[in-house]
Amino acid sequence: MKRSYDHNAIEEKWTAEWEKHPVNQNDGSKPKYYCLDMFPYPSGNGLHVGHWRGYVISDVWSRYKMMNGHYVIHPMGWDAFGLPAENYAIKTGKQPAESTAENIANIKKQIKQIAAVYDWDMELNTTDPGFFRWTQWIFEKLYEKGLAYQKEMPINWCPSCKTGLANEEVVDGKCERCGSPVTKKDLKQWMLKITAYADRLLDDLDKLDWPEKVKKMQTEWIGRSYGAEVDFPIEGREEKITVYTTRPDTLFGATFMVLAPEHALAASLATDETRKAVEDYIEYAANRSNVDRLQNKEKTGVFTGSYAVNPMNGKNIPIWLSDYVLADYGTGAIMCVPAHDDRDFEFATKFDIPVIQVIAKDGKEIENMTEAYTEASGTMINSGEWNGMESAVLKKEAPHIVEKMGIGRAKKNFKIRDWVFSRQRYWGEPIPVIHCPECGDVLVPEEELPLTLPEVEHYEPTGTGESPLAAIDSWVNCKCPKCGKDAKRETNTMPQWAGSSWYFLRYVDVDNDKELVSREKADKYLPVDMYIGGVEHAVLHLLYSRFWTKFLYDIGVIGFDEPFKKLFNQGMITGKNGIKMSKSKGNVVSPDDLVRDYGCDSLRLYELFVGPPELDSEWDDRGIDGVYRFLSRFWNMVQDNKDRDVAETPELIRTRHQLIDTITQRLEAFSLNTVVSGFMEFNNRLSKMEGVDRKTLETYALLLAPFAPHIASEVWEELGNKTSVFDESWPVADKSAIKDDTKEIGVQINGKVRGTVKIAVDASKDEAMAAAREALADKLEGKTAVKEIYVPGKIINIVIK
RNA sequence: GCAGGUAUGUCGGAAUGGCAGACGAGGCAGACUCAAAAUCUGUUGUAGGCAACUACGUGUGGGUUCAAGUCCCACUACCUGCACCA
Repeated sequence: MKRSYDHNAIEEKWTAEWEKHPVNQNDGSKPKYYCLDMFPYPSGNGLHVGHWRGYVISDVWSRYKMMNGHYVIHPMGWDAFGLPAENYAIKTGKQPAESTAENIANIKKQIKQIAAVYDWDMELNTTDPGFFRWTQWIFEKLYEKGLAYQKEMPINWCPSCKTGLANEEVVDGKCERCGSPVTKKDLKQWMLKITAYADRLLDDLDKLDWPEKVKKMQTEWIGRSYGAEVDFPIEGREEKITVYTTRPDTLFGATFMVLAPEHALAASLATDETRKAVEDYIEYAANRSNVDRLQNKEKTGVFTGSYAVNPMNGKNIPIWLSDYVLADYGTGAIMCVPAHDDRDFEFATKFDIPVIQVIAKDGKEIENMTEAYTEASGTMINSGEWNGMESAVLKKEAPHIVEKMGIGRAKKNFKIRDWVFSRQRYWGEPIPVIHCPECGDVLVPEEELPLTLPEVEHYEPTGTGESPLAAIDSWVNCKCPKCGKDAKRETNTMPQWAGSSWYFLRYVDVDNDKELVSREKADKYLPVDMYIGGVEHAVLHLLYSRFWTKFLYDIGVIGFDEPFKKLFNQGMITGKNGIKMSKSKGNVVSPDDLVRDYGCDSLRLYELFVGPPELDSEWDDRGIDGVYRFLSRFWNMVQDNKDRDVAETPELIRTRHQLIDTITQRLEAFSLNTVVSGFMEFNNRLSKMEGVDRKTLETYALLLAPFAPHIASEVWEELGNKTSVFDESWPVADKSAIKDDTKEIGVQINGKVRGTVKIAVDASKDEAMAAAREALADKLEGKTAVKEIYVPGKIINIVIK
């Protein structure tokens, strides 16, 4: 009996079936494959079609791995702490715990529409005390190892979010979340010593199968450089000023020195004549905003009135202050070589400071220098005993030379700073520390974890730099676990990145109340083989997770030190003209109506068909008609052939193996958009044939299963199979059966196609040329061929004069 | 400024150096229908021609090659990231 394609009925049927009999079972014998999505934060806005894309990609890949004999770990959870969740609660006038739970329920319902093979027994939620107990535990371990510490310092402060931010959360001087200009605020902060892992975080990138773009971004963020620290005596004083330089080869060219206005010695270097100007400048710099500093790079500065001594040649050089020198990089002071550094050159020109060239350019000294010569190539000049050396060689040796001379030492520096880890907000993991007037900082005893948030009426941010928790006396006041005397709790909470820095470890042992993950399960099921998500986490989440994974490896919790072997960044789905989908732009496309009207299978296919998965794609609703029509035609083809018992022909066998080969190759190459067009192509080809045999239809259904699981399952069943498609193995193409016997190939004259011939693919050159000459007889009339090229199965080219 | 990415019909996009535009959307024409929708068939890069056909055509300008969207050199535009890190 023929049936028409009723996507709703089919999808309801299989949803119920999979609810009862999940297809992804761990029978203990199969090798594991861990395919992970970046877990969402449960926003109140729900999912749009852009969110679907990554989940569809990871599900296709998971199902493909299942059919290749793997037990696939494919979990889903909720990153529910943090600013967005709290802001949403404030906006709707609810408790964060309440609104978060509602949002999770809502998003879970929407995610289920995707029909991905998530293992819901592994579901986790970062705000669940059973989960964040271990987030707090990791913090305590970090503290015990000296990797969590407190520091009073000016930190990045978002006046709109009313909280401190990590460096990674500041983009162009603005808050990564809300876009407000970030200011500085002096606060005592918890810091995590990510800098202690800088070398490993950088070096281990080589081990990872990640997009080069992301590796590069992390490399630049960590920003390692090699150079030297050199000590410059101060004329007439005991102290020395240490500078960091990557170009110690240019030491003889240092004609002045610049200190950051925040440098400890800055004010004290002023003389009576310069004191007023120096103090004014220090104040000016302190009040200058980040944004202004980033946008307006015109050099400003003031001469302190003091001089340093260049330790190489004993010459006095003036000491200046300028905010182009950063206080928290290197030593906060630099030696300036205007001849060989653009910024120093600009400064020297503006303030009329001498320029001494120490590297010959093209073998000579430049007359009337108009820009710095920044290459480390050329012979040293004006450099005393270093004259005649090659600067490239000297650049490497100079750190050791200054070390021997006792005026400096080799030094490596990083751009990455320690991670500002406290937030002055309510909705986060409380930092499990108690401040005791007697004992100092004491960790909340491990057996008392989790330390949960108090239930409160008001949790809005205070804006004063104090967490709202500070106002809750009943929570703040406690007894010191060490001495039992009155003490106070730490009131800052952890940033939203805390839970996501390790959640992927927890999925495989989600109910463990003894350990964050058992070592046995970690060894068996971790790490993540494939991680799929947006590129927006290139330095934030992905750097923090690598840091925590390395730490947990170091303390023996897990046996690997990189969390994600392979990373795939899917492109963003945008609205018309590449505009990001957002509620305020009014261009959000919800999947709900599309699922109802076209079905889950159609939407899944269209998410892939819309463009190459790694590139951004503009959403166009009309396109989904195309994939729906395709599925209907496939369905009809099955209906037309299923009861006919069509015999296999050589052509059908060949087509079937070509189909397997095409789909598998494109899938392996992650070219998912062309997988879908491949299915369409073969559907068109098969429908033009006299009939399609059962084996070919079955093969088609198996190949389609990871992409459109419902219709594939239904067809598989209709063809008389009792098993699940996902218990079948992925078809293997017989390469020898793929080849066509004859093929139509193009015939060119002088590289331009002038006709075609149909010849055997293994035809000899003579046969091929004979056929070509015959086909193009009229055009070759009276011409002499000077060269004949024949590439079997591809092309014939006849070159004539 | 530095680094990376992208550029192909009306649109989304295909093309291991080998017939550019697969596949789809949209358009046009036709079939079915009282009619419309749906469906099916044909057609659809540009210019010229009744036609067979011819010329041109993958951001721009050069080059390598029998043959270039693809390789090399030099540019342009847009996007992303970083940006006074000494």
